[in-house]
Amino acid sequence: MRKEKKLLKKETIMQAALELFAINGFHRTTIPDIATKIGMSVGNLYNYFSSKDILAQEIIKYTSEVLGEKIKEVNQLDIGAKEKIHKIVTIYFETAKEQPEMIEYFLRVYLSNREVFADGCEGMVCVSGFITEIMIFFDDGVSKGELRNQDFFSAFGLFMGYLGGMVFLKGEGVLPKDISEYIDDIARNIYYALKV
Amino acid sequence: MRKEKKLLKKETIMQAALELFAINGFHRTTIPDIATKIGMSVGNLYNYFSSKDILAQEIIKYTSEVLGEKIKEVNQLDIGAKEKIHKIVTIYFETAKEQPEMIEYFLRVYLSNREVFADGCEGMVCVSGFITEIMIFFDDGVSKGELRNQDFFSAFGLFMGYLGGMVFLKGEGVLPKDISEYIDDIARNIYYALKV
Amino acid sequence: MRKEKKLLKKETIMQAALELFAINGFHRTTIPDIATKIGMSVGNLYNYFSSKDILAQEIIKYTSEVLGEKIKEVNQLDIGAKEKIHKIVTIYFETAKEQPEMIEYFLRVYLSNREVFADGCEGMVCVSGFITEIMIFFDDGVSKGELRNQDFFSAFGLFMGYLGGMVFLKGEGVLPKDISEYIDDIARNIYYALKV
Amino acid sequence: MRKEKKLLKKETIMQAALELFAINGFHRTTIPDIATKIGMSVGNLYNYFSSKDILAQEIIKYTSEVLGEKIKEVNQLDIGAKEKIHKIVTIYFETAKEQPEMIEYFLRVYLSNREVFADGCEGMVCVSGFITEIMIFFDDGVSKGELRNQDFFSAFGLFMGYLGGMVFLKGEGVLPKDISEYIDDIARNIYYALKV
DNA sequence: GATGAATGAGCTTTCATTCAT
DNA sequence: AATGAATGAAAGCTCATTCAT
Repeated sequence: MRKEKKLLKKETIMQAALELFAINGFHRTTIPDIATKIGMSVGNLYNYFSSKDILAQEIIKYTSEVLGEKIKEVNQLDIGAKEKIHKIVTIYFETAKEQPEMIEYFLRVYLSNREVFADGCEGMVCVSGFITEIMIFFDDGVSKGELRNQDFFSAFGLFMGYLGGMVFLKGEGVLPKDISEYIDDIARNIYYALKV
Repeated sequence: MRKEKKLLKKETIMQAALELFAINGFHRTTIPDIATKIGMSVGNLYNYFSSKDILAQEIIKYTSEVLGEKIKEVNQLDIGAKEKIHKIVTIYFETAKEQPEMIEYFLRVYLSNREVFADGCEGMVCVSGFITEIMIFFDDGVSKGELRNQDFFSAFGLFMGYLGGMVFLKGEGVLPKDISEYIDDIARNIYYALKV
Repeated sequence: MRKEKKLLKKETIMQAALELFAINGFHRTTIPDIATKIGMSVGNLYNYFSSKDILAQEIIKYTSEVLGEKIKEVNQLDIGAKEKIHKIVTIYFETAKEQPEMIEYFLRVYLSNREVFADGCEGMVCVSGFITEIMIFFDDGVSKGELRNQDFFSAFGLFMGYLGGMVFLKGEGVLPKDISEYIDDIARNIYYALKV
Repeated sequence: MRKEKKLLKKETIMQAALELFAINGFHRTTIPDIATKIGMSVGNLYNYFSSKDILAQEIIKYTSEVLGEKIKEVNQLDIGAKEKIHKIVTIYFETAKEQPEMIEYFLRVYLSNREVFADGCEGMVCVSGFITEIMIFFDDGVSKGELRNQDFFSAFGLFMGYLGGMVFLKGEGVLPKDISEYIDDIARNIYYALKV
């Protein structure tokens, strides 16, 4: 009971911080900003997260798991690689539309402030939730003869970079069309890039 | 004469700032850090760049032009789209190896600190040097019937995101092989994604 | 019965606080630190001591009495001043060895944080347990014609300062020999300083 | 010229900090307190001392040298150990009267906040200016056959502890007479303690 | 052009104390 | 008696920028 309550509060804090970090950047967001947003005192926030860096790290883990969970559902479907790619792209862009903070957080905070993640998120342990599912998707496609067998990171970089890049362009306001209208093209491009 | 001297000094400052920003991040690099690195006084640095933000903006413009220049040379060659892609990927990764600050700057500074570039680099004007050349490459390929005709940003996001993503993975130290060994695979993937 | 239990708990708290204050200093020791050390809640601790300052004051009183008690035993012996001095010095250094927190507390907490003891320990009321016994020893020696008759504080400063100083030097790690090897010299010095 | 000015300012800061630390204690004195006292900005103070701890350390070095210098003059006189002791005690108490911060600083800051001096003042390097002169006085007296040959620290602890203890008692307001009236007694006591 | 001392708002973090449960 | 989440003032320190020289 107690534990649940504490966990709930941690999530409240993470959600608030996630949004502020995503919108204003990590360094421009202050702890008081976060505390104020959820009507909590600064001191109390430190009862839940021992530092700003730790907070950022726990957010990326959490976010990565949420995103991974969604992709997991796709992996479990009995459909071809082509359809899977389409679904993953759709999920990604839908998330970027409905919870833009989440995707923005990857770009603006995790990707950019490596010092913050240096101690505690070495390698890519804090985003393993997301990576693992992409890896499963890829290995699956390869073993079924649908995708060309190549170094995983060549494929992963394509996914992560391409989708991230599109969201970045959206954020910059340079995309002439709504991001959802790019889904078909992008899914197609990725499929053709990876298929045997 | 005077002007040239002034320009030279500006470049010295930009190069020093570029390296520091790329390695330590924008917010962790101080103006005194930059001044010290080149044996110049803080006050004098302000005679060349009126603010830290302006400095960051001029660097991205400069960098984007240097990179664009290199791609321009590829565009002027009389070779097919497939070869061009291979050359562009090679250029990108070579730059990432020889002048990693340059590529890192895109990822760690430009991509991440939008507030800094909000006033002065709206849209993507500060990276037009680079974008323009990618655009020329793409339009050329399309008009020659080598590349499929699609929204430019679908193609641009692929290029920029994919290559940027790979350099990021390199920076994280998770790539099992040297980045240059990925060139063939990646060039192939991009070509298959874009070709008709 | 109730009272005894309460007293016992107060002593537990005081002992824990004494050690922490002595080792880490008054300002570097937090109330949560003390509470944690004895598995008690912060709030409950305040049921026993109404403030951190009050706690520090009660500790010095307690410690002073324990030390005074030991000296009292010496005072009750039927031996000369010279022997008594030797015994007191021995007691002091033995305590410094076996319960270093106790002596350290005098030096690091009581002597140093006067603001803490300003309200409640004016003059030297909180250390009267110790002072009184030194005073008895001194008056006794004078009245028996063994010690020179001089202002008590000249003698007390010698005792307290000299012994405290030696423990400080021990704490600094600058003493070439074990502190117990200094007993003879120091007892001798004090005796010669005070005798008629 | 520049250097002199900078040195002068450093001394101004140290003097102000010395007084505040001595009166209010190290932890109760804030950097803004010090800055305000001399009409300087907080930020600028950090141009002279990189941290509060460093400031405290430089003060103790400085103070120790000033005090050592005074004792040096006594050491150079052609007088007996008895007179020298009297002069040293006099100097100490005069300093305690005219510049009480200086002596108080030893007691309240240096002696008490070991953490502050842990890195940079190991052993007693930061007070060597003072110790060295006491050592010279002692060795001199021994070699001239005036003082008993014993471990230096037995003698040094007597000096430092006794004098420090008296100043502490003065500070506590428990001394019935003015501190200067204790000089003869104390000098006598020390002499008898140390003589052959 | 060049210097670097000076400014001061702003940051992250700490901690004695309270109080609803 | 006991808990520990909550408070919020305050601390040490940083750094972009200015300006007298």
